[in-house]
Amino acid sequence: MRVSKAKVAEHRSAILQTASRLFRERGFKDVGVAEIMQASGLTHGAFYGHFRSKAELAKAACQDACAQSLERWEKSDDITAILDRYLSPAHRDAPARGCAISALGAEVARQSVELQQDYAQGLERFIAALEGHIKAEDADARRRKATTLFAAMVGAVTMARGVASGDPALSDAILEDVRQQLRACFEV
Amino acid sequence: MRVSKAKVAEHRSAILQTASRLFRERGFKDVGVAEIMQASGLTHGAFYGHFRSKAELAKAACQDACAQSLERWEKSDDITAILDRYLSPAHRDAPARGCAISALGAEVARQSVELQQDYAQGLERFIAALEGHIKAEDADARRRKATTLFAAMVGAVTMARGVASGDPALSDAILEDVRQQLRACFEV
DNA sequence: TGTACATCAGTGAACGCGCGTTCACTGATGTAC
DNA sequence: TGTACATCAGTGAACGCGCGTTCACTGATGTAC
Repeated sequence: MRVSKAKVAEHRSAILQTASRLFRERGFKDVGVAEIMQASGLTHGAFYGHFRSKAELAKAACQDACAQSLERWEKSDDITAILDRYLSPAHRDAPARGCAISALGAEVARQSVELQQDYAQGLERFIAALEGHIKAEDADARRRKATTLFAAMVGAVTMARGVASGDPALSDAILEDVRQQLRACFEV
Repeated sequence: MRVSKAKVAEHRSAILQTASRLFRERGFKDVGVAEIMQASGLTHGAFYGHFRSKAELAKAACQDACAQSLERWEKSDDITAILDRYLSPAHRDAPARGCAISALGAEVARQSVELQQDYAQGLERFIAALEGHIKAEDADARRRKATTLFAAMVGAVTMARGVASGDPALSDAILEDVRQQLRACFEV
């Protein structure tokens, strides 16, 4: 049955947020349209009233996930806090609410060019956010340091998640080692 | 029809190598049993004569992929060469023959504990291989540096692959920035 | 403000398709004599 | 060394299942009078 315009907007937003969460948690391929709709409190037939295809939702959800994880970075003016939070067991264990770059990384490479462009824009903003906190001579050096810092953070979380169930001690050690080393290397 | 024992071993090896290649290229979920068998020159019904399930193949292929990418590292005694090769556009564009850690990273987190344990073992050997090349005071510091170095390499390749089609210039810049910075940071 | 009706968001069954897995069958291999 | 037959790797059709997507239908919303 028809619902009010306010409800329609609410529903679209619910689908987007559910997708943004589930895709980060389990990847695009592992989460179906039916599951997203059920978790959003709707039947799966209603999906195509909001999005043209699952691929279009993936693109929108990727943007949303990037924006959401960026928000906390851009609000914080303490790079040490960012680093500690990013390289924490809590972040490792909660990809659904965590950084979109590390959660979606590998799978994005096999998605549409349009989605990759959104992902690239998000990535640039993450690096830019770090750049602001880095004290270095010229702009090139700042950029290089920020990119490397972020690469190490993304790599560490990816690896820590990959071995979280198989070798929890190694998983913790990776996060802690990289956290300490990055603090030392980048004097933050 | 029945085939010779030599052929059976050949077939099993072909399936394993094909899977090791395809899984790194497109992930576990995106590659089907039928496709692997066809690429191995067999019909898909024969698969279950060699492996009990797709999950068992995934585990074996993960081991194989780790071993294969490790081989080149352990042979090389020049860490600069390892770094340059890892952070090259060629490695980014050929995940099928590249490092298993970065290629399978995100998806491994959702696989069986057994597979994660194999992955963790591979990961340890990658870090150990780097450790040998790092000059530092105590063993803890060497370990910390090696882990961080590898995390940055894995993160850089993951991000570079994620934006390869969406923003090729950014993709190249990530690899080059991280390559230069790691050389500087870790004095290699 | 109240009524009559066109609009359209949501429902739920159905579609074709590809997946992992199973199985009756085939025929070359390898063994027993 | 040669023959007869049991073994078993590979074939290809079939299984149930879940996927993304479509669609006829329902009934509340929002509009025209």
